[in-house]
Amino acid sequence: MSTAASGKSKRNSYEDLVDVATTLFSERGYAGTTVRMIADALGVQSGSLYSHISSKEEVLKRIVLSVAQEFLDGARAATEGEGSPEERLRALCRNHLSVVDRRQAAVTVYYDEWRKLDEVAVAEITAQRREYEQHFVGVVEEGVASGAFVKGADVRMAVLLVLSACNWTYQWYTRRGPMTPEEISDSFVEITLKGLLRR
Amino acid sequence: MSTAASGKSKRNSYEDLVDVATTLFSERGYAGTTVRMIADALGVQSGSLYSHISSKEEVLKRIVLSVAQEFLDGARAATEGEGSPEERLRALCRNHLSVVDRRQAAVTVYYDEWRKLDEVAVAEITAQRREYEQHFVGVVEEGVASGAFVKGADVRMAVLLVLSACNWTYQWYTRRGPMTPEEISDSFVEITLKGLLRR
DNA sequence: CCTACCGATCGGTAGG
DNA sequence: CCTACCGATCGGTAGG
Repeated sequence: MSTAASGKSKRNSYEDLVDVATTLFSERGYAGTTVRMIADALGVQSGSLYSHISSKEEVLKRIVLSVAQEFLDGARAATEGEGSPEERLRALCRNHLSVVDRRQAAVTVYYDEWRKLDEVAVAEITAQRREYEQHFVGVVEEGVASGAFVKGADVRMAVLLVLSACNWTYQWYTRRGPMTPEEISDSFVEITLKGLLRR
Repeated sequence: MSTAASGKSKRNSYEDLVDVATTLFSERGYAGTTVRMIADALGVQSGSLYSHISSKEEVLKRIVLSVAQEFLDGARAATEGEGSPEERLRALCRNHLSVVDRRQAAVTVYYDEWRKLDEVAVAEITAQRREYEQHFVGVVEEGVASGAFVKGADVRMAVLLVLSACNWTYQWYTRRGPMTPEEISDSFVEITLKGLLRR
């Protein structure tokens, strides 16, 4: 968003800096991106960045934590309302694809680089990922308990199947594709459920 | 495999070097691993590596191409025999999990770093990935054509679901887990098929 | 495989 | 935000 991603730009805010870093990190990796590349893309000298940031790693942390928070906030919203297990599972997957769609570059950085943060941040992200997965597990267990899903279904594996498909979308999803984020997530849920729904 | 991964070791072959680099690349990323780290792990000076290799990138290329080849060889073997579409799909997924199991660190390097190779290598890997996916698509299309799988099934999405789950396993699979590679892949196929099989 | 070293570049700082 | 620069480290080489 915001201003240019190459050549020179005018007003440079912290947000512009994070946007540019997000694009570069997603394309070249965190370790493969230098602070000079970020400065070049903003049209400033590399030393000038340090009036906005204290370190390169701080920028990575900001990107990763914001994505993790966005995934989690959406998952909480998807499961807190009423609705059948089937509807909630659909909402969870729709949220996931929505985040991937809206924040594609940041999501790539999140998946590829979160393990490279310091151990405090890694512990925080790990806890958030666990809660995120638990929203899926809870919904499927509910469906099994209510009798809507087949008894004896391997809940963990069913969740792993649909959640893996969601997690993997950042590798191939593009807005120029033939399907909308909703169509993709609904399709994943439908195929998974036809194996889980009692018949 | 081979010799030590830390401290000093004795005989150092090209294989040892690649093994050590594979472990380090998988843990710290390619750009985050220095040739001195590789040399330290082998117990030699960094300059000494260059009697075995011509560049750091050559080592990455070797790792990535060998994994891509192993995935593809297994997929060809899984689809060339007789067997129903269901059996072949199971064989494809079993092969995938088998490679992840046997070559875990190398597989991690493959997924995380293949895009960082030069464009010739990226083109080669892209073609191999396309063929790999086509083995899955072919098997599912066969199942739909023969009437074993539901008509009107979205073949692309069903393949994407099960293949994404396979692709994602490198992120969480460990030998210390409760399930074998066969159990995991069979479970993925079963859940996917119960949504595809005519009933 | 070692010693010794190279030019380039890294993230980051000082002082305007 | 710039100029000027820092110590450290990078991948790689020469010549044993």
